Amino acid sequence: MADVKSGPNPLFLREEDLRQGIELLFYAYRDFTAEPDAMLAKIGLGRAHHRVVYFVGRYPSITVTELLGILQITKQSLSRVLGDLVEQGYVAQRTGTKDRRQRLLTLTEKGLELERHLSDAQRARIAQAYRNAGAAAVEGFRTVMLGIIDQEDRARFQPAIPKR
Amino acid sequence: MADVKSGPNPLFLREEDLRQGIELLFYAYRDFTAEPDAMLAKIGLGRAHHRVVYFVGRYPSITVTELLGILQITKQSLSRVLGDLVEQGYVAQRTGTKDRRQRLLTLTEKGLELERHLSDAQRARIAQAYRNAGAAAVEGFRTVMLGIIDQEDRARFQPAIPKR
DNA sequence: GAAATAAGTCAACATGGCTGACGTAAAATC
DNA sequence: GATTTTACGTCAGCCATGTTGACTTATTTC
Repeated sequence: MADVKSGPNPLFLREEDLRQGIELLFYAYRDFTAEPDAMLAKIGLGRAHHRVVYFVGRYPSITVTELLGILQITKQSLSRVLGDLVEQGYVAQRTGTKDRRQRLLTLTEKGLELERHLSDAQRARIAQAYRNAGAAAVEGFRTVMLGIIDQEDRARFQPAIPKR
Repeated sequence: MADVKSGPNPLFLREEDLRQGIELLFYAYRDFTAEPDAMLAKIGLGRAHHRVVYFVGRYPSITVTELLGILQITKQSLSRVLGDLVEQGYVAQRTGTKDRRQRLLTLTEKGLELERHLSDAQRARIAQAYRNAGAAAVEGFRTVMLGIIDQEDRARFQPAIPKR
């Protein structure tokens, strides 16, 4: 039987608290993606395109391998959406100078505009939530979210190492 | 151009903070779903099955309409996965007594076991993150996540109204 | 008695994952 | 300098999960 109403355990975490955590993630992600999904549908693109546009915008000149590492999908899956984006002029590719096997990806003006448009809804949602919650809550949010993310990717959120 | 390095605005939120929020959600959800997805793949089920099993476990005797309201998918989509789960003996249906049009859904023993198994990985991840972050951070996490969720579903997280 | 609701069904389609096999160019290694 | 590894791409086919639209049945509500 699911031990739904067990008492507090020595670490202060009740079954119910954990369930709530699971559900917060489910509902937040569901609502967080709904708006961009609706916009994308109008121009014949999907969530996968959004992710690529987002991360190419985030890391200009990112390589295909790096992008695959972030998205955790196969290159065949990426190739489909990336192909669409290049074909439709959202993403530009150029050969790497240091390593000429690499294809460095950047957003075109059109791509930048799409990225801004799509992520605006998400930014607004986050901004609203942050503002209403206050700085201390935001700090707690960051800490917990980082704890949920696999160790390997936590470094992405660390402030750049100051040169000394 | 994306205003990535603009200074703090009067509400303390910088473009960079918002980007970070977006990314925290992306990575957390990606890693949060990876483990159960791998388990599900071994028994020929998918994430959609997990969601149904989860919410039927969460709300025993839930109706199909209520479940659709939570998942925000069409009944045709639900019917496929629900059909699999009933057929394979994870979920039991019985006719509502008050309203005999309804099919009330509950987990069988087998379903309870599956739910526990799948969600254990998620619970462990949350528990770990909560423990490392501390009670205050968890409170902040909850507050921000609630702010991200659409108004309509926030009530699900309110403590049951005490009878007076 | 008529209308609305809960649930199910059939058919067709799109998206975005996957595996497997294979190819090419460039870089790195022996 | 030859071999191996890496980065990237491609073709083909499959699966899971979402969609729309049309229609049915049983039951409840008005």
